[in-house]
Amino acid sequence: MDPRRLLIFREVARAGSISAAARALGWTQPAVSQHLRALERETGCALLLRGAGGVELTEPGRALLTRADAVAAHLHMAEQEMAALTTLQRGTVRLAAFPSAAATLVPRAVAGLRRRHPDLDVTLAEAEPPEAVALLEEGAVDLALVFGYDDEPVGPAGLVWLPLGEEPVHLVLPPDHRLAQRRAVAPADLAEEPWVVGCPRCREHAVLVCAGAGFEPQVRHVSDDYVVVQNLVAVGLGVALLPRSALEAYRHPQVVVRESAAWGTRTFGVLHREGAPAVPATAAALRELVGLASG
Amino acid sequence: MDPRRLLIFREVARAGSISAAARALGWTQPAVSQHLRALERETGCALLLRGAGGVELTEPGRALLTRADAVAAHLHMAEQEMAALTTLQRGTVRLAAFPSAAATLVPRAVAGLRRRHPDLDVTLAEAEPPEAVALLEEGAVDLALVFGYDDEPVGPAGLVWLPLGEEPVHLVLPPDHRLAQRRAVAPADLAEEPWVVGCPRCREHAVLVCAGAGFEPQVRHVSDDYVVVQNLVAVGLGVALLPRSALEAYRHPQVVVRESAAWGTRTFGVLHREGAPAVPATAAALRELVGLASG
DNA sequence: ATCAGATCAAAGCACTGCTTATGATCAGGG
DNA sequence: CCCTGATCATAAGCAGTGCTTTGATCTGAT
Repeated sequence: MDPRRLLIFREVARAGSISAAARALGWTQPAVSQHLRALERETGCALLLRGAGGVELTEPGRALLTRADAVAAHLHMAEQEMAALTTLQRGTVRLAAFPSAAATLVPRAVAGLRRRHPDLDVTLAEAEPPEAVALLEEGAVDLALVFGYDDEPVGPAGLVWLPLGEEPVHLVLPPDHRLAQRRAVAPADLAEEPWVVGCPRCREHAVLVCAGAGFEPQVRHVSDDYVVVQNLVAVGLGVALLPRSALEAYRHPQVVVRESAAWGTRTFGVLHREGAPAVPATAAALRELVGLASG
Repeated sequence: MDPRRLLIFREVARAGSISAAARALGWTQPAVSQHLRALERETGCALLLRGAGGVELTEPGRALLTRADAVAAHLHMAEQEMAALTTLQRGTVRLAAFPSAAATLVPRAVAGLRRRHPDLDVTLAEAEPPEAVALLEEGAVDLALVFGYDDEPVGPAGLVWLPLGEEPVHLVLPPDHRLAQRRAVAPADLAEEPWVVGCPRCREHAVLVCAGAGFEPQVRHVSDDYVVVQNLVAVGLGVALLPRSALEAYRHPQVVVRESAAWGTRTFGVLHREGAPAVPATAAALRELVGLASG
């Protein structure tokens, strides 16, 4: 049964005559008449009795009108919902972000988003880049904030990479460390030090930096929690490399931070599935993140 | 929002890919693709993310799918109901009938109808022809069993008259009446008798018959209930004319009935609104009545 | 009696909408 | 590593749906 004909029939029932319904629909009378004829042919019974002065529903017609009303109601609700979603009066954005972004960039972005669009919901999953990509691929999140050290972390096919910025990596030393007094510290100075490293990609970066200075770091402790890392360093258990955002999110009062281009930089940005920004809520979140990173 | 597109979208969501939906619908892939594009243009947001290996719903898509399912469900129920109504597994026929038909023809017709179509409902309103026509015109009944004495009781425009038969009118005399012994009784013999008459049209008929014999009847009692009429006659309060069906429905054990062409005949049949037999249940009832009257 | 309203019917044309053809991208297998 | 087969989109063309136009009938009201 053609649902459009059902709605035309509903309009006829509402208007009380075929002509009136045609006027309401902006059509001519025969157009509506033909649709009704087709509907009656489909259903196999008369839906309305035609007479001068209008039209009157039969029993099947009354039964069908009930259904037509239900269909029209759901259609109307669908339109309302779609309108709410496109005007950002409703919707959910699901984010995944690596820990230091989850502590710095994301809260600011969420705050801005809620200010502009109070009815949007945001959910956040903290995840290191590989897991974030996995969440993205399985459709568990809409946007994934990820980072990469040297090459950009472009994921598998179907994912779009949008760089947001670059941040320096800093050296973190214990407060009473022998190098803490030195004005400049080079990678080669740390060949004999015990190391505290983070997630696999961060560890890989540390190894690469050390390899550039001709040695392999002695990894003593592993933690992807930058608070844990700084506490380990603070009590003298090793040295560490941490990106600026991690130190921005939490700065242990006693550790010594040394800045140098030698420690490299880290690129961070958003990953999303192709076409995802066509969802208004996702696009709004994306705009918010881009605005924060650039502005 | 075009409801057909909604259903196409639903099929795509169900099938998991545009191509699969196109196969299910018996169309080509671009046809479905174009509909989806149009739907997304209408709603203003992406409903699904296209990827190799199929398609995945976005948040608006999931919301819309819920509505699409509801629309499809109501559409399906509508089809089921229409099928039930056309196959007479459901439906109601509302009858109006004059008293003696309500006591004879209609019960037989209803019995036959219920035997053939046990799920049909029948309602009956007893009404003399003028009220029956009124019920028909105001849409309170589907079929009206009416009678007429001389001219056929064709009602106002828009009503169709279907004659079912003709029945003789008989003279009803008290058991101890002076004429009860006579072999032949003519209208002129009753010039001095008191009369018991029925409904306005029946009374009019009696008056016409008497006028043909040159006198005006002395109407003493009026009742459109043929049981009452016969009881009045039985105790000698007057003579009466009753149609055969009234005497068939109830025959007072003591009254004397005399048959003669002089008492005239009565035509009875069904009136219905134009197009009413296009409703299956109405048509079935009509067939039943015609079958009973002719067979 | 005429007019205004309703209806149906037939014929014509325009536009929607499906098909065909093509190209791009991605996953899996030899 | 390339090839095959799957997905998608886009563009162009044609056909058929479906709307309009026109004309006629009928009812009810002025």
